[in-house]
Amino acid sequence: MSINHDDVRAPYLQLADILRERIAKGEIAPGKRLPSLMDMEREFGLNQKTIRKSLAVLKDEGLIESSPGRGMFVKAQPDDDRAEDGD
Amino acid sequence: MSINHDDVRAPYLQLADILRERIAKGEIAPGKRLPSLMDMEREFGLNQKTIRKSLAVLKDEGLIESSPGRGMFVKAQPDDDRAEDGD
DNA sequence: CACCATTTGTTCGTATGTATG
DNA sequence: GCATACATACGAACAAATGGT
Repeated sequence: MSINHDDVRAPYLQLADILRERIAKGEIAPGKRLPSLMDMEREFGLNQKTIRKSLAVLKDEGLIESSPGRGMFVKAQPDDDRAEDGD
Repeated sequence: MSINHDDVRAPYLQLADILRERIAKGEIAPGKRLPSLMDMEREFGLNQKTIRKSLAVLKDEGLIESSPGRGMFVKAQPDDDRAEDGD
């Protein structure tokens, strides 16, 4: 998956989409850390600001949470029916 | 109990949690000495500074007190219901 | 007294990561 | 992309207090 700059959709929305899908698929499981901003800069060829904008969307959706100095983490989803009571 | 570096919670908060629980359970009774910084370094695999930060939290909460050259001690808790005022 | 081992206290630096401009 | 600020974690060194010999 990558960003298409010719797409109608803004890059930050495309990225939000990509990440949302990875989370939905469990590729990044709840409680796990997302790649760092620098990593995503490299991976998607986007500006840090653009990436932060994407993350803001996901944060707003309650999908992820940030832990200053540690990273961005996938929150346990309410409609996630695996391991509700622990692992 | 151990520290999970992939957790959203910062290690120093995890450690503070662990120690708080040990104290609450009476595993480290009031007046007793906590393990030394070096001991905790070994036990939890954390840097001495990180451990100090945890202890600073507990000190701030009034759970423990430090005695330079001697160690860290569990303070008698105000809400400790033994012989508070046994008439 | 001096010496040493142990333990806490303090300060310097380095690296990573988030937040903001 | 960069600069700044802040939070977190690790490393190393030195100081000061304590206790035992």
